Amino acid sequence: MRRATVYDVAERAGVSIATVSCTYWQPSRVRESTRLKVLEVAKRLNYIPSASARNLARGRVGALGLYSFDFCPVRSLEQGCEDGQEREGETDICTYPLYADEVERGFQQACWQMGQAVLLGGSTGSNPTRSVVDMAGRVDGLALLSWLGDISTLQRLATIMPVVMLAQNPGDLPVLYVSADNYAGLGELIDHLVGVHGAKRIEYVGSMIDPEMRERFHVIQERLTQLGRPVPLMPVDEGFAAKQPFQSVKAMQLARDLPDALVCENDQTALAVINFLRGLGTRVPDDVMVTGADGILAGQFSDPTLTTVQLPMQRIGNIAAHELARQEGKPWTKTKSVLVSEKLKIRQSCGCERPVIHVSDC
Amino acid sequence: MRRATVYDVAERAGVSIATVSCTYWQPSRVRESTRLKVLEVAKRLNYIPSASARNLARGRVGALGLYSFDFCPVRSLEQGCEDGQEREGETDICTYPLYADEVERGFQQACWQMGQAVLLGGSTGSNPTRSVVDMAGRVDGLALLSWLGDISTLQRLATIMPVVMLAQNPGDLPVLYVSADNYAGLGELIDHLVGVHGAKRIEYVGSMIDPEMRERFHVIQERLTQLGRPVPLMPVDEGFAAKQPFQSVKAMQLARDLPDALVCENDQTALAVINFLRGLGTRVPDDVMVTGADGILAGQFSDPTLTTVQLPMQRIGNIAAHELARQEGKPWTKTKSVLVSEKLKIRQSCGCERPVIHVSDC
DNA sequence: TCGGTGATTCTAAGCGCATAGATTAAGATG
DNA sequence: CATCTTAATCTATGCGCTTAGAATCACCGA
Repeated sequence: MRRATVYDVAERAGVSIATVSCTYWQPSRVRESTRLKVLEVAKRLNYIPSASARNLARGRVGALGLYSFDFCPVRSLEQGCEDGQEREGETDICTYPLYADEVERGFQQACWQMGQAVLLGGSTGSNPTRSVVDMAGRVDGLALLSWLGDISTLQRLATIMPVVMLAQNPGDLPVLYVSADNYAGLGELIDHLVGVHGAKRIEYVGSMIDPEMRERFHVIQERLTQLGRPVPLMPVDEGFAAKQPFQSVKAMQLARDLPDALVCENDQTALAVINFLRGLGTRVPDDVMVTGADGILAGQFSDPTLTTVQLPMQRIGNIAAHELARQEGKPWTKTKSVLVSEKLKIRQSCGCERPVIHVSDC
Repeated sequence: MRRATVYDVAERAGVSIATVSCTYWQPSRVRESTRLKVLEVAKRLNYIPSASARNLARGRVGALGLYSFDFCPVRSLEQGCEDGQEREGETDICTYPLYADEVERGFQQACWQMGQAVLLGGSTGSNPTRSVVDMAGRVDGLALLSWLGDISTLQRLATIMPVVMLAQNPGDLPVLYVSADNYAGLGELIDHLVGVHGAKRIEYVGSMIDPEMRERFHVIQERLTQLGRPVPLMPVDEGFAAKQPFQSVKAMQLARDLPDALVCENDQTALAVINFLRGLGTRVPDDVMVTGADGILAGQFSDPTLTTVQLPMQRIGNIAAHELARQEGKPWTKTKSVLVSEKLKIRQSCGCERPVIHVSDC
């Protein structure tokens, strides 16, 4: 049994398809009695308008897309459950929720509020270009969370529809850049470590591949320069994703030459470093301070709790959606940016007191 | 400047639109040289195929939808941030992530894996029927997490496309019901309370409005009957969402007549009860055992940690997506169901020992 | 050179809907 | 009753793409 279309409804209601269409989109143009008649028939025939047809005719889709790196397989593999099967032990708060999930939340919320549909996409591992292009065909605007594909694809997309890059510097692509103001947040963090805890030597742990991470490092260098403290020339180690992580940290630990503080590229790395050091018999913050960046949930519940710079990820997602909707399908013609401010979260891993947490305060 | 279409590409490449289309979908039918030519022109013109047009022509959309109740406004309001603005204090683990987020995760993962687009929707507050119908027009199949609208709408949808209801009993609608096996999980929980902790009197806290919650209560009654223990005839109180929650619990506490255990409809209620009792000077599990159901993340980090029955929500979302995809747009003709097994999580709130948790074990 | 045979390409017909503009109906006015 | 005005409805076209089947091409052996 075929799905009912406007034609079916029109025929049964004794009107033309134009009238049926108007019944939905310009009700004021059709007489009350016919309107009711049409609606009655539509309901009786289980008529559901085809969005594809509508969008095609209108030239607008009414949906926004969020493309984010596919963390799921990583998470799943780590936990030995390829097919989304349940984990054996407890949920690992270190891999979920992450900042990407917060962004998604804000994006989704904004879209719903504006009556836009939300399309979620991500690299299926094989071909990011293919999947992002497919997605682009389905939406009026696209937000990208961690684009690891080539720039030329973005260039193409940004030419024909509004694209926003989240927490990832777009260079000079004609897109909207929504991110956190690394300068203020990390600056505050360094001030805290130096001013309150008297840190003399501060080292950085993190990769220099990601431009965003690179920027973080540079901000730290800059601030330390301003404060007249020793400035690290390079990160001492890569992040938690390295094959053999933290070998330099280990060497320093063995040589009893740890710095006063290890500032990490993000929270996951910070938590991994803390754990790594614990394995070597070094305690945080007693022997060395460790800080992160992002503000993932795990940092509130780790031991020690994690001093970090919190990125307003939900807000970032929210802004992205609103700005995309405002463009109504029209691409930006030059680079624009919106920076939101970060917030310093002072917790235990820098040596400050444990804040009181009421988990049961629902 | 208009967006490029097949016509533009065809013209510039000196072929017909059919050849352009075949280049993408039946590459074997077009000669290598023309294929390359077409692709080159397409790239040069920034050609992105319109999904609307493709879907219309094909009669299939290539997207699956997940409709879930919109928790966001609730969460936001609770935290005083209407527009997704950042919270002042720490993230409240009791409102995020919840089971809905886990479902979403599993659903999304499965869709990406299958190359299906994911459409996320939810009640925008005003009109659930309108929003779910709009969504239905955009997808080949629909999963519903907490449908609070009317049944007749579902009836309509289920007639023309595959619909799955998640953790919500569909009655006799021709849909797929994917949920957890309350019998086994809650049964185990009761066995534990009675067998290990020697509980004599057990009361239930939760609403009877939601059929799923009602079922939970009945399962408990049944098990207690089997064990020959006193069977509660009614819940003593509604859940955490009530206006004046836990008044009966309060009365029992004042009368020094608390039961041995309070089994709650879900984790959020359990955590709220624990907190409520703490305010009255009653300690859990010393004075009374309290248990939950769902297995939200907060239960792992509360004090005491929460004994609960964990629903494999990610798995449920995953299954839903796979089953929907298998239908290829064809609705189910009668009620079907897939039940996955729950897992008892024994933690502190029933009096058992604290399990060791390694938050930093990333 | 000619018929035959795949390989390649094209023609043509929709898919279901929105909407501009034409047409008709229904009142209103003189 | 003729004319004008407004309300209601319809006709006709196109949105960008897929695909069945027709047409054409390239190349074979006889």
